[in-house]
Amino acid sequence: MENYDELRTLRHTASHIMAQAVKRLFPDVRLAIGPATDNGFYYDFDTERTFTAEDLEKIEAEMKKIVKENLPIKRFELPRDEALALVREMGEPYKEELINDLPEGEVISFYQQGEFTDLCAGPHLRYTGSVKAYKLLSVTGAYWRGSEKNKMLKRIYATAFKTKDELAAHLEALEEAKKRDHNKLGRELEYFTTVDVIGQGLPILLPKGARVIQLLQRFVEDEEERRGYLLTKTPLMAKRDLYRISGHWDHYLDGMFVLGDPNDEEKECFALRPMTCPFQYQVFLNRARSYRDLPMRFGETSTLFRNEESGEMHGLIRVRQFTISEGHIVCTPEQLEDEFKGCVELVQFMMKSVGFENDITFRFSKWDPENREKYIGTEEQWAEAEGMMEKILDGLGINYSVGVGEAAFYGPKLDIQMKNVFGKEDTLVTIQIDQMLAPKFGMEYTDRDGTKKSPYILHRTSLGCYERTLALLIEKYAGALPMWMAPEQVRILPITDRCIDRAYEVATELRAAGLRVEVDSRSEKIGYKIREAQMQKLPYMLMIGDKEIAEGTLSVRTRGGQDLGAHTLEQFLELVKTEAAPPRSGVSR
RNA sequence: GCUGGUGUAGCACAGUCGGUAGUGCAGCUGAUUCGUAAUCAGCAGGUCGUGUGUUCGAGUCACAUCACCAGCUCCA
Repeated sequence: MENYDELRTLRHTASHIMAQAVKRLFPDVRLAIGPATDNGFYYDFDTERTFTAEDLEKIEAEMKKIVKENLPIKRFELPRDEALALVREMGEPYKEELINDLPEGEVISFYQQGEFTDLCAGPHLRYTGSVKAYKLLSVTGAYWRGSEKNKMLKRIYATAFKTKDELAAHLEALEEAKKRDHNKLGRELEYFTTVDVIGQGLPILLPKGARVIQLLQRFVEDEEERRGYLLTKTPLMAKRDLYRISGHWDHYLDGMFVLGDPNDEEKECFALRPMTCPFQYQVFLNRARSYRDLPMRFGETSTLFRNEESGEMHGLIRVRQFTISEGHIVCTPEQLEDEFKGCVELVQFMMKSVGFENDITFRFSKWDPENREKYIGTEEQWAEAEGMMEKILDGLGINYSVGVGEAAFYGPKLDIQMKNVFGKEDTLVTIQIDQMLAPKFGMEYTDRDGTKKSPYILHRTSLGCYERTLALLIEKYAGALPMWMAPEQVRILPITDRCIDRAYEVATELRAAGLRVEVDSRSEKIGYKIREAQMQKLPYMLMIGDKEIAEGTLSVRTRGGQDLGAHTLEQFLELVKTEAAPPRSGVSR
């Protein structure tokens, strides 16, 4: 941890050096903030100027000078009024705002290096000469204080390390990460593509991508079936009336694709569904329910539509139409804890099955009491739902962070987060407790004592949205997906054209055994065919030449380049039997 | 939506000062029948993202628009 703090101090100091360089070169910029981040640092500037690549070079050169000057970095504190006077004199309105927002009694400190002074809590290194390895990376926009209502500032991202070697290694790792980027690799390997005429956030799943998603879907649906889930298939759109009941019309209208004029009450108006909840509730509402029916676990491979803002879309990670392993569990208050645990257990099994178990983190997403218009329900209801979730999470011994203001509008969430190859985090899976929507829809059950009661609802996914999961799988495995979900598991490579007939025979037999097999029948050299198969990250290559035909064998090679030698067809099937089959938890209920 | 960047053949790229579009790989055809990362020869492939404008003339300049990328904001 000490190392971590040292690195942050170094980077924070580097950010001051960068700000000083910017001030020297462009005196009219005003300073906002410049913190260290997990991988580097940035500084936000207010200026009309657009920083160009050449500007970045100039700034870096100026930073070099400041480092060479080896200026001592001095800390001093000022009382509030003097601090305000100082930043006003410096002409730094953002700093003024920061000081005004500091709580009463807080120490107001500044750091000075040469002619440059910055409001800052510190800590910092003692001399600018200590910052030896840094690199400016990019210029982007960022709202002042992270609010889109505020002015957009210019942010320069950079990074710094203790040594030049570490910096070089980091930059190298960034380049490597780019090679795994699903948005590049997924297109190269033909998992998906996009097309201008279809539109933003609407990727085309090519045959390989479609196959992987189908395999994942089957895997999830089969596992859920064994765990007592009831399959539903509900419409992709509904009249606005449905969303009025659920609250989506009031809280989520901007996120929906509306068919018709939402303001014309005389004419019918539909919307594509952004969530499955209100549809699946209708299954529960199909007839009167008793406590004997509960819990009811509904599952659906559900396609959803969300009208994301134009800048939000990203490859397969953020799209406007996606398909999710959606489900709702309707249960009694007494069953809630067990059902919640069952959801967590299912998710943990799913994560382990696809190999994500060490890559995920848990986030307990709570509401923000300061932002009431975003949520429905009363303070008491939120306290109750969040209290229950907290108790369950602590009971399970789950390590989680807390996200204030990250809840759904109807209830708190347990979000399972995963970072992409560039370290950007997204929610993969979510489990939510909801006590608000059942009464809105008139959902109730008759209890033992004959009274009508309002059930609890768990909203949950197993594997999350398939597009996003596919993206993270491609990145995690650099395109070399595990055998059981590989769109093409085996490629047969005939060594000469004489062997093509046999190759097709073998392919037919392997397909009959359930494997996904293709034959490379081109008249190319074997090395060439192997190279192609390896670039496509296929799990297995089977070579068939005159020798193999004579012996009745296949020469097996793995995608790692390992030569496993001659196998009979039966031996090969035995070899891959386990890894070719989707995992099963063995849980049933 | 906002800030910035990018858009030339399926992919990676070149295209000078505005003068009418090229290379490599992939593809196709033919030859080769090959044993573990690239056989040889030939052919074809482009409204230069789209539109409008400036110009005798636009891949190149201007404006608009669409898509993609990075980041912000927002979310699975």
